[in-house]
This record gives sequence, C-alpha cells and structure tokens, in this order.
Amino acid sequence: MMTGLMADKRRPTLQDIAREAGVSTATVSYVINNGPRDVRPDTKRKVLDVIHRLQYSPSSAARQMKGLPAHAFGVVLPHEVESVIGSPYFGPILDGVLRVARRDHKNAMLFTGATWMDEAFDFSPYVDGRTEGHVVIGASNGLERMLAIHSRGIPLVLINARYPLLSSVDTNNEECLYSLTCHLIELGHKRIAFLAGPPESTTAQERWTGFERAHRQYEILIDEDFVKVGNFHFQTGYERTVSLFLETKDNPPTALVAANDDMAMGAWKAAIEFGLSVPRDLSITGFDNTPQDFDNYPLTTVEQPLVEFGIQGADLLMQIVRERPQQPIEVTVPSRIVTRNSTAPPPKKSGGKTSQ
Amino acid sequence: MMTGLMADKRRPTLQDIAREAGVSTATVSYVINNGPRDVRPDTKRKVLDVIHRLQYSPSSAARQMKGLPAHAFGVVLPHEVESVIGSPYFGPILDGVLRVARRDHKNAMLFTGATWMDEAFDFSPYVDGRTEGHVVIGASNGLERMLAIHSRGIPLVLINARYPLLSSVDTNNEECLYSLTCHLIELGHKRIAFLAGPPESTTAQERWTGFERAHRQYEILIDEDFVKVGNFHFQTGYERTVSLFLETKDNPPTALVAANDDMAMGAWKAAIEFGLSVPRDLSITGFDNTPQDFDNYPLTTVEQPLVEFGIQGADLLMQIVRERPQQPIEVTVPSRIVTRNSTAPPPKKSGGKTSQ
DNA sequence: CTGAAAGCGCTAACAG
DNA sequence: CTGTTAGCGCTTTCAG
Repeated sequence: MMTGLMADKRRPTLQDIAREAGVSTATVSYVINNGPRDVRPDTKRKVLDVIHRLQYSPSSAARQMKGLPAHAFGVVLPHEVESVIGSPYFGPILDGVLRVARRDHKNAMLFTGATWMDEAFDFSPYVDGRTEGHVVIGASNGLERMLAIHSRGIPLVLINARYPLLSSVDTNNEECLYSLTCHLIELGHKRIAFLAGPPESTTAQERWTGFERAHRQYEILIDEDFVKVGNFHFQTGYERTVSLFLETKDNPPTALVAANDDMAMGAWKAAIEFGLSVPRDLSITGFDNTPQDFDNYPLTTVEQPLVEFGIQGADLLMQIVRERPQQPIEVTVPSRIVTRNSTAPPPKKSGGKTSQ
Repeated sequence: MMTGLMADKRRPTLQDIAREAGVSTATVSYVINNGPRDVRPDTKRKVLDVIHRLQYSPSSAARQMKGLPAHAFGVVLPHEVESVIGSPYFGPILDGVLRVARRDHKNAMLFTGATWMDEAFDFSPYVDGRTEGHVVIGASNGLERMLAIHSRGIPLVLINARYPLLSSVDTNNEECLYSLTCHLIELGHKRIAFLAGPPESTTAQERWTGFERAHRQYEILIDEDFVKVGNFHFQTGYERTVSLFLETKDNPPTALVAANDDMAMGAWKAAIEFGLSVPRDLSITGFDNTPQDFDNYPLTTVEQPLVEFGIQGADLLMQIVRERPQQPIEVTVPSRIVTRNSTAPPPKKSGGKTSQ
C-alpha cells in the first residue's frame, strides 16, 4: 500500500538541499531567489535537481523572519451574519478583490467578524505579520477597531465606507441621492419623504446630505415629519412608512426616497396596504439595486459597481503597501442610476388616497 | 495633525517588552502563553502592562519557526472562472467552511485557481507552512496536483469530489441517480436517455453508475444511442439532446436523465424546439437544484447540502490535522431529491411527437 | 563565483 | 519563581 508516502518525514530545509548538493546554504538561497548574487550554471543545475528531487520549497515563516513581504493580505468581513459570502453584495466585491490578489500573486486571508463587536476583540490575527494589510468590506460600525490597527502601522483600506484618517473606496452616495431627489423634484414633487439609514453609518449620512442638498438647491423645505430613521432593513422600511402615512394623513408625501432598496421595498409594501399605487400615487426610489422582483416592483434605484469596489480597494491597498503615504487616500467610484417605473409626476389632487 | 501616528516605528518585539518590563524574554513568553511555567502575579501584571502600552503582539512567523501551528488553512477554488465567489455554488460551501474556521479560531486563506491547469503550477503557496492543510472545493480535474501536495504531508480534504488516496466529503451521487432512475422506471418508462458529465470527473462517473444500476435492477437494457456525453454546461446539454432526437426519430426516449441541472435545462430547450411538452411527452430530471426559473420549468432534481459540505469538509480537515490518520477518510453527506413536475408517466403512444 | 556565520523574534530547554 | 541561551530556516554580509 502506497498511502501516505513520506507523510511522516520532516519537510526538507534549505540546509538539507545544501548538504545534498554539496554546496553552502548561501548558494542554495541565491539559486532559489535568482540573486542577489550569481551562481555558476552547473552549480545552479545541481542545486535545482536536488530541490526537485526532495520536493523542497522554502518556509514562508523563515522568510518573513528576514523581513521579506508576506505576500498576503487580509479581507475583513465584519459581519456576524451566517451567510455572508453567498450574498449578492459580498460575492462580487470579493471577486474583485481576488482578481487583484491573483494578478499580484498575493494570497487573501479571510477574517470573519465573529468577535467584531465583542468586548474581547482580538487584534493579534490582524497584526501578527502574516498579512501586509487589509481591506475591510462594508463595515458600518466598530471601525475604531480598524483605526487602532491602522495606528499600529498596518495598511488598511475600507471598501464601501468612509472613516476619518482611513483610506477608503466608496461610491458618490451624496451625488446619487442628490440626482435622484432632483429627478423627483423636476417631476413636480414637493412633498418628499426620506427613509434614512442608521446615523452612525457614514454611508447613511452621505445619502441624507444628498437629499438635503437637492432640497436646498430648489429652495424646498423638508418637512420634519417626512423624515424617518431606519436601519437599512426591510422591516424598518415598512414600519417607518406605516407611521409616516398615519402621521401625515391630511397631507401625505407624494414621493419617498429610501436610503436603500430593502427599506424601499418595505415602504412599497406599506403603500400597497394603504391602497396607494406606485408610482401613480406615490413615487419611490431605493439604493443598491439588490436583486428584487423588479418585474412586479420596478424600483428606480442606484447600482453600485461592486466588482469595481473590490478591484479598486485591493489596488489601493497594494499602492499603500508600496508607497506608505502619510495621508489617507479616498477613492470614489461613481454609481449608476437605474431608472425603472417607480417614479412619476405627483397625482393632480395632492393628498387623498385613490383606490383602483 | 495626528495622522499615521507611529506608522513608521518598527513594531515592538518580545525583547522590547522584556527590557521595558525589566524581566527576561522567557518570562514574557510565559506570560503571553500562560505557561508552560507560572509567573508571579505582580510580574505578570507588570509585563501585561508593558504589552498593552506598547501594543505588542507576537510575530506569527517567529512562532511558526518554533513549530507551532499556523492557525490557518487553505481554501482552494480550482476554477478559472472570473465570478466564482458570488455563485450559488461556492458561496454556501464557503460559508460552511468559514463557520468552522470561526469556531476553531482559524483563518482561511483563499487560493484561486489562476494557474490551476498551467504547466507552471506553483506548489509553494500550498506547502510553505502558512497553512495547516487545505480544503479543495469542487475540483473536477487537475487533482493529481493535490495528490502531490498530499504526498508532501499536507493534510487535504476534497469537497464535492472523490479521488484515490485523498480524503473527501461528497454526496451519495450514485444513490441519488439510482433513485431518480427507479422513479422514472416505476412511472412506466423503459426508454430513458442519459446526458453524462465528463468521464474524468468522478462525480460524473458515480451518477452514471447509479443510472446503470437502476436499469440492471429492473433488467432493462440501456440503449447505446440514448447515452450522450456532455461537459455539465447548458450548451452541451442542448446540443447532445438535439443529436439524440435526430438520431432516434423512429423510437425516441420517453424520459431523459441529465447528470446536472444545466444540461437538463439545455435538454428542455431542445425538447421545446422539437415540439415536445415536458413532462407529457418527455420526462426530464437534473442534479444540483441550482437556481432556475422553476416556475416555468419545474425540474425534478437533487439538492446538495452545500453548507453542510463546507462544514463537514472543514471539520474533517481539522480532524486530519489533529490525528494524522494513515488512511484517507471518505465522508458521505446525503442529498435530497426535490420533486417538481418534470416527470410523469410516458405517453400512451410510445414515440411520435405531439403538438398542442 | 562560493563558504562561514550573524541574526530575524520567538519558545523551551537548561541552569540557577 | 526567574534568567540565560540554543536554535527553528532562512537571507545576506563579510571573508575568501
């Protein structure tokens, strides 16, 4: 039986090669690395033969001890969610990141956010030298942890988020929401509700700012009652919209801008329950272009270039590892507005439900 | 400006801690590792203080040099496909793998198959000691590379594949195809076509064996003309089925078993083009339960427990790392047959197309 | 062109 | 309980 083969034999070291080939360890090293010194061709040949025969390959740990690069970077997925990878959000970003990894012959080390928000968050895996830096995907809280890691001199890039002092790749949230809102205003809407994301999220903040700017630009006041704060999830979108309708019975909004798709769909559900037809009675917009039943719910929204996020993020990290800039670098990758049929001019009779 | 902070200061070493705390390096080591020797509480305290103050954390490379475990394993995705992660296949498996990684406080290092089938395949990343072993996800060719890695003493687990001498986690392919085929036979089918996968794939082989066994069991001969070999992709499913129909005009099959969903859907398309109604004129089965338009194409198929594959695969790897068994271990995770409406009894008049 | 040897940061003997 | 020290496998300087 030829199972296991030399499974128990200790793996050969550079010394073994040197001894076997009858040369010094230095020579073997020069052969392996093609430098920094030259080696006579026949010596080289001899060494390479032994290397192949003994199936030698150098220990990465020993190399790192000499200060050589780890040829790996971390991919931090700071989410407790079970099914994070299969999601239509992380998947494409990770794909982009891995494309760069492949291009640069780096390995990607995955860090899942088991203890992300725990008291006992363990920094060591992030700073123990196995990685040259990290990209952090879609973090919306706990970023002070990453700042701490950054302050230990570890290169870091945030993808789809912003944070003071940290480099990042994100989209033009503010701009997109500004455009979306202007679009509604130009259709004739003056009473536009807003479903905001959690205030601690910079993304949520930027989207709100875009909404606000459009109103300022057109000199339309934002009715306080029209602004509701959710947490990016369907359920809060639904609930806040129900409250909204109840509280503004006599003078309801004619359009609703949600800070993301899930909340927009929640709002849509609420609209249906209140007998409102979208877009005839209520225009709705979202953000993310996450897969939905767009046939039945043709939501106008914003599509983020997720794969591009991954590529640019990993690319930026590589640049930072190389150049060690003193100041953080912020890259903006513009998104694309996807127009479907959830927006229309406001109903002629402002207010009042219409059935049928 | 407080950017960068100590970004340029070299990271502290255990020696730094020892010096600063006025103790020996050994003592610091014992504090860090809670052993193997005890340290007087106040000394310990003092050391821990310095560690915190200097934000020390040990170098993983130096530790590995001492033969300590790497606390990481590789996840090999041997596919050249661009968008591999976002797929409904890899995503769930990876999720399962990561769940185990989290549980055991291991890091997962991703290896994408850039050079998987190249002449110049580079073994070093797989054997350089940064990982304690690898899980290989869904490889159907080039597995001799993995065997070579295994023979260097690196623990390895194949997920959703089998290969001689290698440990693996896979489903009961043979059994599932046997059941599916029996189901058709019991419905009254005697003329059943088979769309096989590539012969080098063990998965494809097992599925064929199940098909065969059902026929032997019921003493039905398999018509050679009814067996076509594809490559698991839609296109070959379509093309082989077109050939099949053309070649068996006078005595066509009443059912078709495809080795996977994509080919099954290709076959369905061909059936439609030939004016056949599924399942009235032709019953079809698939394998994988990959997301399709099941509303319009209610394919009876087999759902593999993908997340479970990941969990069991990573689990098995951990076990192998621990126990170093001499013999490979093969784990089977059973799949579930998903019955929809693509199968029915054969048409009364065997043969002949029916329109309308 | 090649060899000898120092030393990277750590752990765990060995010696108090 | 603590300190001193060898050595893990490699790269690279210093000597030939």
